[in-house]
Amino acid sequence: MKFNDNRPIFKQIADYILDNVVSGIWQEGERLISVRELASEIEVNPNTVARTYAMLSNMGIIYNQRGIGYFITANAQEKCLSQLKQEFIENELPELFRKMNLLDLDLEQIKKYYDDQKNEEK
Amino acid sequence: MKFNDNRPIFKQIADYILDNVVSGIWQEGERLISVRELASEIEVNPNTVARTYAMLSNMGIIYNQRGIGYFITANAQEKCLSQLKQEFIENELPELFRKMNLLDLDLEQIKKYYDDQKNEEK
Amino acid sequence: MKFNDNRPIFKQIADYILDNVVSGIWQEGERLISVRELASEIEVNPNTVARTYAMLSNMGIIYNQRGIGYFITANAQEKCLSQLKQEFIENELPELFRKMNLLDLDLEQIKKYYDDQKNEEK
Amino acid sequence: MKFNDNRPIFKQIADYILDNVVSGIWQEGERLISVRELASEIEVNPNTVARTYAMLSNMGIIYNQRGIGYFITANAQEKCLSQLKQEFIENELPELFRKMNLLDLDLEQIKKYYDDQKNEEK
DNA sequence: GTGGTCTAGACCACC
DNA sequence: GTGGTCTAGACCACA
Repeated sequence: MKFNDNRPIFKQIADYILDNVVSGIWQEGERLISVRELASEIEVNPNTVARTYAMLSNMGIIYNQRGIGYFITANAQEKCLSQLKQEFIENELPELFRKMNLLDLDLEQIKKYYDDQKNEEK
Repeated sequence: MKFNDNRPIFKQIADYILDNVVSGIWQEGERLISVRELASEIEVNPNTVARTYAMLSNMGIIYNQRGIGYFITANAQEKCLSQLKQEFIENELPELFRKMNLLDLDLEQIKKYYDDQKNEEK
Repeated sequence: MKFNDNRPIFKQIADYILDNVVSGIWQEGERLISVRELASEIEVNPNTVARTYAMLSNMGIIYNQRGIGYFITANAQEKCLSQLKQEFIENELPELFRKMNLLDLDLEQIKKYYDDQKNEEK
Repeated sequence: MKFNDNRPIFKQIADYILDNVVSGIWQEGERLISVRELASEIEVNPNTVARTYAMLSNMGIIYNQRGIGYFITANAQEKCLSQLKQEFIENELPELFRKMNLLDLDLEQIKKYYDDQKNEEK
């Protein structure tokens, strides 16, 4: 796991977890690896991981069983998806459209780039 | 001008200026209003405006004539446009597609939101 | 038995036992089921149950006969009741009143919620 | 400010702030003293205060103006009140009733204690 | 000056 | 073993 960009590490960790939940790789009821383990694995301070877990717990994506660890909540996938979707639509799309407008790009061109990328993936 | 979102204020000011340059509203050679004037107008710390001007100056969009003020450089519009476009395509589009994929959104849906927003603006 | 809330599990178990003692369901001299049995029954670590028993033992509510098991002490009911009552009046009531005051609630409203709950239980 | 009980310090600080907001002593728009100031005043690590502020910000009771400080949000009082009330009714009242039932106390007796306390305050 | 993030290391309650 | 809290001290971006 690399921390390239300038976003906070604890959020990047959260995104990694959310990705796995949304894509269904991690199922509800599964136990996350412990704070300390993950911390040493990705070479980060345990406090940072703890912060990530606390945040996700707050969001209702994971929950804590005392003395045992964190687990993925029931319906985490849907909760996650709808939450991220809403956030995407409210925050990122307007910015995207503003920029497209400014740069005189339209959806046709975007689509072209999109298809190009899809083909590359194949 | 409101500074609601969590982006740095100086960047929001820069975006406002860039918008005007890219869209051709402000032409090359035009003088920008002074740091202090703009600062008091939008109720912001002058340091913040100064930072914006410094950044744009660094980008080659505006230049400073000591004791007189800031002016829009020659070819500012094209410079600006090509710079922003390249950055947009290289950095933002891949991230956009990744997220669309994750959230199971396609361009049709994006287009719908786009049109909705356009209608709201009318 | 569910351990949803954030109170320590061993205290929740203790509450369950205290309830039975105070209400007279469990009489003095009766034997409690063994640590291991209870643990496997409520799906909890045996250490946790052991801790509960140790605490109750400390409180003088139950006592241990080595090799045989835990038993409810003589006068457990009264001891328990007076102890809990005193603690309740001294520690919890003032806090309750402070909070009612702050939240602008009076006993009438409390009573309403109380009755509502009673009805739900029926 | 004293930190008597065993609840986390950052929550006790939050309660202190919430009390002031709910009771209307602190009005919307008012600026909270800075993290560092409050920390040194109550002799606590700045991180702890920061955590409190972050939590309240998350709850929508206060908000942050970049580089300036934290301010009380509009409608903080109502938001606060309804939030605390709901929490009180859902979490604390059932526990209260359970205990009253167990200890064979009724609202009449509670009322007596309540009135006693009220008289003492006079 | 403001808050935000991160590290290192400690201590605690709980299971 | 688990996570939760706190301290001390550092560095950063921002106004």
